[in-house]
Amino acid sequence: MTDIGKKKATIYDLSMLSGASPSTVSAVLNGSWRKRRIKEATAQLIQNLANEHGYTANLQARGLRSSRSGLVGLLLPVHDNRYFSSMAQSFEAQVRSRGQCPLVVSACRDPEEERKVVETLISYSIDELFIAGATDPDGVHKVCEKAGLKHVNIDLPGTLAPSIISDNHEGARMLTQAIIERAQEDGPLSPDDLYLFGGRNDHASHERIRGFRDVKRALLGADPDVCIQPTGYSPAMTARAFEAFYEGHGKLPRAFFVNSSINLEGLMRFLALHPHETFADIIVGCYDYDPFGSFLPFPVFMIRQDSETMITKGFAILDAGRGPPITHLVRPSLVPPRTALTGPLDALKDIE
Amino acid sequence: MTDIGKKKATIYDLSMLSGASPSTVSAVLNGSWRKRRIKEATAQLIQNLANEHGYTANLQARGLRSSRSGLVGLLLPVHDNRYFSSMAQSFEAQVRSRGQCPLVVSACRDPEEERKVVETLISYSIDELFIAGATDPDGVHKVCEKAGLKHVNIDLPGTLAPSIISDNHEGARMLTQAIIERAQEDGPLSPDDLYLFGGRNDHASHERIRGFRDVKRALLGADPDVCIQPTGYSPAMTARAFEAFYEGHGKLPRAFFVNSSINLEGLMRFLALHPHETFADIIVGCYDYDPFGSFLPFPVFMIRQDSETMITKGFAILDAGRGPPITHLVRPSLVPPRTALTGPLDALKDIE
DNA sequence: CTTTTTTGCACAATCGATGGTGCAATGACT
DNA sequence: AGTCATTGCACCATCGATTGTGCAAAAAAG
Repeated sequence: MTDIGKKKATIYDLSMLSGASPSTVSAVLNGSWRKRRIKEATAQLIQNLANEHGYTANLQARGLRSSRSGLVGLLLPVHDNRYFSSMAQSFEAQVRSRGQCPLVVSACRDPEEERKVVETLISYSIDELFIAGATDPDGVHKVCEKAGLKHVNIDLPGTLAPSIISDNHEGARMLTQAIIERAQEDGPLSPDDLYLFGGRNDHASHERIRGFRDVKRALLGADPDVCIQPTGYSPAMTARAFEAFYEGHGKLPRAFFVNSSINLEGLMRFLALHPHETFADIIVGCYDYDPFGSFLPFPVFMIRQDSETMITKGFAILDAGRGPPITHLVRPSLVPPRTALTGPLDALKDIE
Repeated sequence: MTDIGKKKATIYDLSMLSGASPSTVSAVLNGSWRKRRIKEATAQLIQNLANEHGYTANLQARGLRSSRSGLVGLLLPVHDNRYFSSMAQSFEAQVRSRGQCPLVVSACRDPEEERKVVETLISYSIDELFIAGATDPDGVHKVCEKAGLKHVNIDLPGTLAPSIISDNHEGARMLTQAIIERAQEDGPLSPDDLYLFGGRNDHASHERIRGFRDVKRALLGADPDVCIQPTGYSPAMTARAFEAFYEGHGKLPRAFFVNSSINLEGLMRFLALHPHETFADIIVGCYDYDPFGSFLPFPVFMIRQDSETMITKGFAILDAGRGPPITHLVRPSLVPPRTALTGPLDALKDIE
């Protein structure tokens, strides 16, 4: 704190001040001084000087030299969504607790952007990368491979690297069963009373649709193709699909499965344009949990994906070294309507 | 793409391959080659080689040498919240469009963590820092100052650096007025029918409380102190405040102002434990917008803070160089109940 | 055919930290 | 006292890029 406003102190400055050589200073400050047989007194002296001058290592220089940066990346499709933002929150916490620095970036579900972003991260010599919800995991894999960067896929699997994903099939089954049972409380449900909206041509959507159809056939005896509306992941497209249905039928389906909370935003857009009565008695299942979504004025069953466990497993796999490109499933949980779960926010201290 | 699996190509590799010197290669690849009077043909040759070998600059080395890293940081309290995650989303987009690399980190509203995180960012030689919702902006300022790092405060103001914040007073006035008017539709409203929950001892909370009280006094004639319940920012504490009120009164206030969407989560926790009837006719104002929160089964007026504009202004201030520590206000907007706004997600291309 | 100017590039120092190697001083031991 | 092991540290090359400087060769001027 002595030299306010000056540039940051370096090991060379401390070397001058202490009379020791730069390498000695370096060793003291990075903890390797015992191995290097530095006298305890020397180490003390240097450490005191370092504190006094507020020394902090230049991590770019360290990274350049040691080709390890201490950075761990998380590539997200988007931030602006409870599932991914809570994943980011858990990720940060875990990375920090390992003494590394988290780096969260989004790539907007654009395969090219995904590759570009990863190239950039690689240029900063990040040590490890979590690829979450990538549109093209294998494309990203190749980029990582070339640079020798350890990585895992989260949420959407690739074929070339280990993946940790939600058990989408099982989750979809639970969710479908829950909404069917609930809808049946209001009277018998016919197959075309139950729709699925959202998702597109990715693994998660396929599995969810498969789970949905399995359960629907088992419980309702059939699943006409028209009941599956994979509208992609945009709220706008999803809203349009609801609108189209409404135009055709004068109401929404009695019950439906929404592929993600982003798609559920599409439902909000639809609702904004229509009076209460239009949806007074719908039953909704949403594959994703959102604390406010759970309290909408109709029953919303949700699936909470366990991103915390996915991150934990991801680290386990990375730590274990280059494993086979196996896909690990993490079981999600069914959240009944009107449920407020605790989340990463609760770990915060809130003084006062 | 020729050398798969090898280490990354460097300017030295390309120097060998092209027969030019490393400095020439460097100049060509960083665009300064015209200034350095490199022949067009040489430049072409080197650029072709670079493409062929998938060269990308080692940004740590570049950063070390030039002491500029191309990194721009955003320090958030938390990710897991629509306001901050959408801020992160806008931030990323703007940073990218300026050819820099966004770096979003959260510090959990912990002053010490805030400083530590910023120290780390500084060690990576980030070029600029946006400090959003910091508990101790001036503490962070000092750390930045010492390192000569350009920075602005967003959302919560400091006294030492330029700040860009929501016009909390005005926002709170709009919101308070809206809920009062709406509540009065159901019959006359007495001062102790209107409460405020959430927030703590920070600038934003003060301003919001001030705005609330101003309007409340003007329209209802009084504002008993008991109607202000600054419960901090945790959902759990907020839930407890609702619970306490409920125990005392057997109902919730007819109308209330909730300080943030995080506090609104506290309301959800309360609701989860009580039957529908308990809140059949409440009117809520929430200082923050959440698309699902807007469709809860009672009227929720919300304030949407314009984080996009805040970021834009932040860059303008940083670009203008070291300005005075002025606080700039950005006007938020009132969002009526049952409104689904578009957001950064809509900028995504959704193929199909 | 000189002299001057311009063109095109190579050289080398530098950013801050790391880690292998070598060497003097000290202590232990015969 | 002489040999050997140990201690404690300095020296120096290195990571990959940037940049000021210098100097040939080519072109222009005289």
